[in-house]
Amino acid sequence: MNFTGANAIYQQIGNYVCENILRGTWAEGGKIPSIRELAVSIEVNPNTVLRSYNLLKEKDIIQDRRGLGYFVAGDGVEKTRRLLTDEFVTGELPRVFRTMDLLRLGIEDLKSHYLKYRREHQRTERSES
Amino acid sequence: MNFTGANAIYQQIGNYVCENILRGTWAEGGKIPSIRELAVSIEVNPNTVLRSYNLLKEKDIIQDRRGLGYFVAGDGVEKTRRLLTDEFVTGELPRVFRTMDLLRLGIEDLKSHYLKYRREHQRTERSES
DNA sequence: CATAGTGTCATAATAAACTAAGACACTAAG
DNA sequence: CTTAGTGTCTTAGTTTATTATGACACTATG
Repeated sequence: MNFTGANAIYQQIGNYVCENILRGTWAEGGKIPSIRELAVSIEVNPNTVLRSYNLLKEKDIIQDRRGLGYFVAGDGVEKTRRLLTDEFVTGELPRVFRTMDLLRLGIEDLKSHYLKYRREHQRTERSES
Repeated sequence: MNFTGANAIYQQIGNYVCENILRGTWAEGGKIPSIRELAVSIEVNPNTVLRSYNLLKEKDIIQDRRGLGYFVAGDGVEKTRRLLTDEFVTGELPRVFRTMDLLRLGIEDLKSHYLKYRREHQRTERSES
């Protein structure tokens, strides 16, 4: 985990979990790291991880079974994809376009930066297609 | 001012100032609202505005004249444009592209959302071209 | 010189995020 | 039953951003 300092840690942990679900690293219905386990591995207080997990539990992305741990929901991938896509399209993209407007950048600039990024980064594999 | 709660207020004030400079609302070399004045108008503590102004002063975007107030630097527009463009291209865009990757969105999706945004929003006028 | 408007600084108080430490209840496995 | 690994909760302390006040120095204006 690389914490940015820009956002709250519990939110960044939430993103970390969502990424692992979307990438298929953590399978649907499968167990995810326990609160204490994750807290130790990313050097953070268990209470902070608990807060992140609670957030995702409310959104039905993960479920808890007392005494056992947390598990990815059966439809966790779809739930996560829907949620993040919605946040991205209605929240982040408009802000990006607004900044582009302010800086006088057009779709061509955006595209060239994207292509440059594509050249320099491998697309991650997905467990199932 | 619409504060997001996501970022710190003093950063949002900084963005607000940069926007007014880039849009030409506040001319190069011209006076900008005094600390107390801006603090009252956006209902924020003067110390918070001071912090924002200090940040922009360090970046040579604005200058202070004791007893008179703050003024946009002579090359304020260029300085601001360079700074924000750099932050956008090296900081924000890579994060956006990474999220797109995660959500399996391509350049076509990006373009269509951009065009939709363009249809719904007027590009702001600039004082000088 | 007096005044009003400016930037600057110092101190204290508040709120939110995070940390620290420990206690309790639940579950599976020996 | 005992144990180890879980989630949950409480209380207290720390850090950072922000607010609240007030004071001081500077500048233009009358």
